[in-house]
Amino acid sequence: MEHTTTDLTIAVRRQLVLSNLSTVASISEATRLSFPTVKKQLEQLIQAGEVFEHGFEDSRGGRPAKRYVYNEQFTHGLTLYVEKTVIRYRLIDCTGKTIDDGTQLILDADHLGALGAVLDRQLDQTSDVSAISLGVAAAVADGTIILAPEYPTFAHLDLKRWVESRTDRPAVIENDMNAAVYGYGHTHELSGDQSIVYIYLGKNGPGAGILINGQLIRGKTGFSGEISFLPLYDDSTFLDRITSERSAPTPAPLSDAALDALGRLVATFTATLNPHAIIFSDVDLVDAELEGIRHACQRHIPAAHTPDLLIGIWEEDYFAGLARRCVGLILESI
Amino acid sequence: MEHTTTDLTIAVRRQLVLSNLSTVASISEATRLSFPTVKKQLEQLIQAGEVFEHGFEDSRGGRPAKRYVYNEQFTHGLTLYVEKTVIRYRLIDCTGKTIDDGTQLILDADHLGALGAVLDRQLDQTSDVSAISLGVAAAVADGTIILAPEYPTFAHLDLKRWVESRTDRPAVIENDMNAAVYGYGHTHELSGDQSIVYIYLGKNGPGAGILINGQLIRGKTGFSGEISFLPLYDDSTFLDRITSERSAPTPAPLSDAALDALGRLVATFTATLNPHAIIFSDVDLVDAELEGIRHACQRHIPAAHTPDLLIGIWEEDYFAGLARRCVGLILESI
DNA sequence: TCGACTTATTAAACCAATTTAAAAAGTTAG
DNA sequence: CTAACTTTTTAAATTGGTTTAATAAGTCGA
Repeated sequence: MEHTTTDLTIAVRRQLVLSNLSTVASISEATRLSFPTVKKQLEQLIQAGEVFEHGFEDSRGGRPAKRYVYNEQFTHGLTLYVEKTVIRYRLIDCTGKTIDDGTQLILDADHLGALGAVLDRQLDQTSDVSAISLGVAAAVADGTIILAPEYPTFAHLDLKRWVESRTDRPAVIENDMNAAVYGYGHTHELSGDQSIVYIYLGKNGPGAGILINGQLIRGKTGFSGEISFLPLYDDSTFLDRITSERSAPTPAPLSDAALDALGRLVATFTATLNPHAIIFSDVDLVDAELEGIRHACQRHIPAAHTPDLLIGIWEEDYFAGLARRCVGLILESI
Repeated sequence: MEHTTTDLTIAVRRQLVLSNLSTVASISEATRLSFPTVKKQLEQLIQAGEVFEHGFEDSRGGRPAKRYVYNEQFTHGLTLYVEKTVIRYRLIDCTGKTIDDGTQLILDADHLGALGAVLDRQLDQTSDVSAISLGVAAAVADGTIILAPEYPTFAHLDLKRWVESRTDRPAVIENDMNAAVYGYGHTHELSGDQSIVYIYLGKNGPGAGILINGQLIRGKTGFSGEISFLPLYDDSTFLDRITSERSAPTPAPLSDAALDALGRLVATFTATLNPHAIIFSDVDLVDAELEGIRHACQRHIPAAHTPDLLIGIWEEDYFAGLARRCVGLILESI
């Protein structure tokens, strides 16, 4: 029996990996495929070594269901993100779990050289990497760097193709804010049509990632989430009010000016998108400061409409987003 | 042969009505169904009187394709919207074309009474109305009126159920801004993942409708698009700057203050959603004024990212959105 | 006007997933 | 400990769509 990768196989595989369902019945329900069909796909996957039988589910009054688990070691992925002076990377199994991590310093602002070095080294150490996801603090469109004040060597480069030809593996390039909000949204299992905004104040100007119905909002020119340009005051922008604040070493308690600016920022999103939650990063704020922001927001907007204000773990969310994208690539390319 | 309404029938019907495709080949391509399958469904629809054969397409070098058209008279729909002192309605055929229209004055702010009167009268005149769509300038969640400063008699009413039990037909209730942006988006054939914002300044406070990937953004509490609350200045909101303007009879040329406020509004959407286009209504602005707004926006945002600024015909867009929703209901209920 | 070419339609064979029914493997009440 | 009941799994039959191939109906150039 030939292993022909079909839509059905992919659908079943996605349920095993992404939703970690483990019984035929649950996968059958989730995919709206019939029991025999799912079973047949699983048999093929077991033949190929992609899936293992793994004991039984607890019985609920009748014959207990067999439990199937995806072989995490079947293949691997590499996720990385590039900052101003360092590249951080994590090797993941094909379900997204971290297996190994590390960093690589960037010398003389040669981001491209450093990236190439990490890729070569990691792929040499681990042979069965079948996809790569890369995060950058830059505007990206279709794998090409549109605007990169941080990395001169990346300017106007088709980074996706560069990585793919250097590594001979499929790659995805993602903006940092988009990766973070995508990661947060998917690790926190947003139900259906929720929308969230992830705000990172950062060292080099703030940005926001927007997730609606599980989909990233990229905008007409990749400019979405460039909140530093928001005209929130007569003569100054959001960036103006925040930077005068953030010159002091973080974490310093927020000044009234910064609190007011953040309140207006939340109000702005509420009066436009009315999102379910707005996530701030642990790098910028601590939990106790959220109450002040909420209060500042309510000077402009009735309390009933205020979104939930939450703290996200920046690095984890960033990597979670990259991992999810990477696993998606892996599942497509098997 | 029994006429069993299946997913296939629905898919084919949608292409005929919503995308007005007319040949088997084009429908087959759009639905990704095979030629024989589409053909079979069409035969059943012809049997049922829902579809007619209608001559041939112009040949493109070979045998010309038969043209199939949906029977517009197969059933009808009723669309209406309620304003402060008047209800406007349009009777439509099942492809959305207007067949008849009219208005009903509202006496003593008895919006509910007037609505009931129109419904009774119209359904009495036209027997084969199989769905109703209703637009209101109020916050709606799931057919229930959440907040209705305009219509005291609607407050907290499950208007969808009220209409359905009064008329014995399926109904959909939609917010005015949402209907307008939905109508604009679908009459102007937005390609794929475009996003647009429709802005209406109105007599009773401005509002915006947001359409992303063809989907309406409703928000956590139905508060999305309540742009009057935007904090665009040190001590005043968008509403403040606009109303001082709009006390004069419209259309008066825009003052510098209003221009500045509108420029900031566009900048705000650009720095968050970065939409492809922002639509203003013909009730509020004329085409020549858009240039001033664009200019005002570029005081805050680089020109490359500015969305297209366009004028929409408010009443037509509003009705187009209602018609589209109504046709959707009709197609579901056949 | 004929013949080569294009494109659309029809008919028949085929196949893949669903449905149905029977068997297997548990649990629980008496 | 057995009988009655649940729930999962397997096997067989059916269905409903696709694929393939043959046919029909046009265009265009010589």
